[in-house]
Amino acid sequence: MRWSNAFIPTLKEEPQEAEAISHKLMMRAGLIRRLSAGAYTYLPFGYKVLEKATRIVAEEMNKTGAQQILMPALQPAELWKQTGRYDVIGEVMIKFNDRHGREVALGPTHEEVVTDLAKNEVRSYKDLPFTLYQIQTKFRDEVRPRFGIIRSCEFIMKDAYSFDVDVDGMERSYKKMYDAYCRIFERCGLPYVPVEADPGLMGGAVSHEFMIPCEIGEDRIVLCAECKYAASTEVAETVDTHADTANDAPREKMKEISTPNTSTVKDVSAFLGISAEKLVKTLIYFADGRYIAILVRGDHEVNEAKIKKTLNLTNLTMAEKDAVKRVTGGPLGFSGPVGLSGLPVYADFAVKYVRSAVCGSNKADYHIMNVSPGTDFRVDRYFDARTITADDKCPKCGGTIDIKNSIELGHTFKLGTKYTAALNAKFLDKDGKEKLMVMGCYGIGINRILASMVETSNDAFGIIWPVSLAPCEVVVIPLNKDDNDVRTVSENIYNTLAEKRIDVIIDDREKSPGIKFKDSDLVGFPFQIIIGKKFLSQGLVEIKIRKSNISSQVKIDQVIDKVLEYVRG
RNA sequence: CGGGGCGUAGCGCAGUUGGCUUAGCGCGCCACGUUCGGGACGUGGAGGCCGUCGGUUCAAAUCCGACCGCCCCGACCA
Repeated sequence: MRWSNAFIPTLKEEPQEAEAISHKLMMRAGLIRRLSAGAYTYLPFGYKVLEKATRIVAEEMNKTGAQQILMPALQPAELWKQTGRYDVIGEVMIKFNDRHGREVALGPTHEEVVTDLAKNEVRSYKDLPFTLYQIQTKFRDEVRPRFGIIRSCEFIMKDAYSFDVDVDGMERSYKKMYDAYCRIFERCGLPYVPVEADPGLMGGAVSHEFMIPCEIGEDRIVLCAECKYAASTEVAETVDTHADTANDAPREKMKEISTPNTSTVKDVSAFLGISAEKLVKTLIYFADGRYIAILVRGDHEVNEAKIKKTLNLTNLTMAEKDAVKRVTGGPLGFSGPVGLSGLPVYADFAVKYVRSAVCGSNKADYHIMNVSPGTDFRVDRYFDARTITADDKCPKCGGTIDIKNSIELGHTFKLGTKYTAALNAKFLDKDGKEKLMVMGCYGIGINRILASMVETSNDAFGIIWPVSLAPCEVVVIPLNKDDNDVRTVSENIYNTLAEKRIDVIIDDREKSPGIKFKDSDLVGFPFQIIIGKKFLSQGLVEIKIRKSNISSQVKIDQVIDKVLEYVRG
């Protein structure tokens, strides 16, 4: 590849539209351009990296025995109604009517379509197990597209689906995929962490997310330094610690106090001059058709995923302002458990141990002091209802934990029979009985592989690609094209490398050396070969490893071996 | 959808307070020449419906209104 004929629009300055490091660098290095919010064009080098990532993913999928297919992005909305996800997924799915008035959707994911396929084709246990995968553009009308291609409305996903005769088989298929995921991210050179996660609307009991810890990550994960426990904060359990706090402190009488215009924990604790953990906050939720109250300590965050799981709920949303007024008698922001009746009151474990706390009074501008659970208000059930914090201990070993932002690169789910039941996808088993196929599903956001790589592997000069993903493995930089020797040596090196199937680019542009150096560092080729008069007169060329930024001179006849050693070794 | 910021040449920005010019600067781009180991230099050029629409005014990039677009925080989310 010759730089002079290539379309690599690098930018000297940071684009105004980008904030995240990966977004800035991918723009500057000429990998992507924005069309509109959440929709990006992959320029030649962006696309090349995408292809390399895609190839790694496909190779590892094939190794597991999974077979590649391609399903339509265009799907009948009807299928989604059959599984009940039509309403759950809501606005995220792009829907419209075709010319015949039929309701169609652009696939945000493909469980419905693939299960429908399996249902139609699988008759016998002899047809099972199998795993299908595809690499395809998915469409999701995101509430807020963000950070360039980290969260875009259109993205390339590898999605795989396993079909087995029973749960044991599904576990085996799941394990194969899990291992393949580890190999994929290792080959990409990404610092990934598999964590236990919440399956969300995909369904199933257990899932694992493959995370890349980094500042801009939109998800939070818990890591235990001592026992290797790793989980999403969505699911990480908090331990029901026995009260080591002063629960025998002298109790004062419950009393109402005026707290004007203080509807948040922050306001109340500031106003009363007490810490947030001495507060109990009461949230009213609308849960599968009825209202419930959830209590957590003021310094804790409610974890809706856990509540849904524990109470076995499908829908859980915060109650509307009017509903809060109706249910508690007081305005939003002043709800409290004292005297609350007519709805179940659930509380997080930590609430059990608070004494002489402050809570809402169900009256505008008043709170109640010195309340304690059991004596001053009723709790129907205690369970783990909050999100873990850095102050918590590891739920497995009691060790110290760390909470990190992370990008979700992949997610594997044990779906079970959620979709096969909904679509009645059965097979005839050995024993002559009809049974539901047992599924797993496995996704990787391919473009997030690029974004995560750039986000975690860069320096002040630009991107640092690993050989496995680099847009070109080697760049040959002739510093002075008009010099005959420089030109000849450069062309020879370039041609030899190309013959040896090294992915090489020669920067044959009529540009000054400074520009060439800057561009090569910015785009991030792992290996640079610099040919200039200075060393050529001594029979030397310079090589530079981008990762370490270490340069050295080598004899011309050794440079090919050095490249092969680095790239292939 | 709530809060904040932004929109002037391909890119990055100034100018808007207080209505005054032919609308500026740097980079990039084109031509010629000199250069050639870390974003070179000289000379000469090209490039704008100041996001859109409407209003106020003798006069609007600048004031007023509406809308559109983008980014960030939040809500939400596989």
